[in-house]
Amino acid sequence: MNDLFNVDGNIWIKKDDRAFIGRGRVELLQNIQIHGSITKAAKAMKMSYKAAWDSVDIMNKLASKPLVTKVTGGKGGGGTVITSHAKELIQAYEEISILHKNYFGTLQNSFNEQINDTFDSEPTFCRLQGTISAMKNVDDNYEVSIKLKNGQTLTSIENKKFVLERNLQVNEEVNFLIETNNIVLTKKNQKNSARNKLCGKVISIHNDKINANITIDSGDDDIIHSKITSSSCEKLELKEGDEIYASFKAYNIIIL
Amino acid sequence: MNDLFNVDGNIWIKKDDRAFIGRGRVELLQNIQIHGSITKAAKAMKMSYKAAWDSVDIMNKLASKPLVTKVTGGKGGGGTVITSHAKELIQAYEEISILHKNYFGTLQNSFNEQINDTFDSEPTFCRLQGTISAMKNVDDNYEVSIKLKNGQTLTSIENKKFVLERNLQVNEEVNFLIETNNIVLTKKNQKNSARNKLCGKVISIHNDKINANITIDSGDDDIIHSKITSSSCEKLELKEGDEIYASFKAYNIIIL
DNA sequence: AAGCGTTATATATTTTGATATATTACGCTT
DNA sequence: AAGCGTAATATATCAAAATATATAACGCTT
Repeated sequence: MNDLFNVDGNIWIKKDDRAFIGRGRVELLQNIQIHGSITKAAKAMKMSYKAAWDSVDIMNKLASKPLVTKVTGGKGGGGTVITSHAKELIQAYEEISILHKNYFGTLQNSFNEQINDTFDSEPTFCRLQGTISAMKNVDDNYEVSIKLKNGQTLTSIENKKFVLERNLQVNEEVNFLIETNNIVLTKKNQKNSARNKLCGKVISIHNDKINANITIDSGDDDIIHSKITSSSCEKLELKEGDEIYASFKAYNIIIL
Repeated sequence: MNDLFNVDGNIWIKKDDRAFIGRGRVELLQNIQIHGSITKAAKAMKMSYKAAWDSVDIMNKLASKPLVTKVTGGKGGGGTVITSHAKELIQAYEEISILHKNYFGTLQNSFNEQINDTFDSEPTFCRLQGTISAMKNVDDNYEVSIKLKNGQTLTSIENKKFVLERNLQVNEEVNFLIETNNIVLTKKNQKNSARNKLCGKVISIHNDKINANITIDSGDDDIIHSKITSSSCEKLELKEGDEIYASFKAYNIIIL
């Protein structure tokens, strides 16, 4: 029996380590844009005037460029208008908000797969293990070499901050993930810009008429999964037993 | 002048549309595992006993398998032990939590790039525009064809739920994103499992000794960026003006 | 000069959430 | 049978957050 879990979450932007904008404040700014005043915006979203005023005040004090221009008194008693900078912030927030929500699908699949081993979807991530054989610091990045049991070595580019916080060390055994839809397959050993290429044998093909999940054995229990479209599967004329090359970028290795 | 914004966020798991586990409850379960009782776990994390008991009660009532086994009275007055199912849930939560946090880096770069056009990093996403030329529903997915201004057509696999909520329509103009590190480059038109392949000319190479950002013009203002390692850049012997093929999977197109 | 709808600010009240306190039940130990 | 530390439950208290209320200042309109 399968439990279905859903992933939900929030996202917000900080500046100088303090909360700057989140969903609520973006909505407030949007309402100010529509209604032309803090009072009306607060009413429209059933927020108290004080809360709205305080929010605007915090944002304005935190931002290096003003987000609103306020007029007290005058025609109609005054009003508040958001600046073009505020519009840019709203747009950027909305975009990362979509990306964030979109990513929940990936996380949700991964979670459900782990809890229900009978879950009927194909794996979202390849789960691999290896030993760090070298680490080279260049500016803000580390080039980390990971040696698999099967002898092949992979390269991952990691953020310096992550390497230090995680305290990665040479000879450490690490678990890492690669998203199955970041793995590109080729039948021949072709030159491409992906930093890593593993050679293996196709051991299973699950083709459901639109997506195909290819499972590859690259030796010593190092199993690679790749999610490709059915049309790509046919284009490559993949068959079980085929020799295959799995390419993926150094940026797509996620060390746990 | 550059403002530096940070992205922060939360994530939690829902079941039957109700909050099931989040960071706090995971920590509570971990403390119960360590200390052997709700009382001690609550004290250890400075939580009131009632709050801890209520949390455990909610989780247990929501889960289909018990998360804890509780003993009242007996040796030492009883105690509480977490089940193996709870341990699985904790592990799965920790993993998606790492993935989630990891993704913030991408979102943060994208946000900062958009707000500060003088931001010194290379683009995280390619921003493209096209017109939906066809949509084909297969089971839970839609195969969406997007025609670019330059005449080339791309294919995106989208979730059915997304297509309906977003109300995507044929002939609609859409903006979409592709992560620059999901774009693989080849010098020749080689067969691979990536559903999409755009042909273009290399118009710039920014190589900073570990990462290289390749900008490609595929015609009519359709600009593609690809982030590759410097070593891959050298392996491919890329030069400005080269004809180049940019491959990416149908799963890596994010429609806004 | 009076009226208006707004920003701006302070204070009072309400609501909410969390914590603290108290009590009972439990079953083993001594 | 008394003692123990726990779970289980209810009630009381406290703290924080949000809202409501009140008041002044502002500058245009009439």
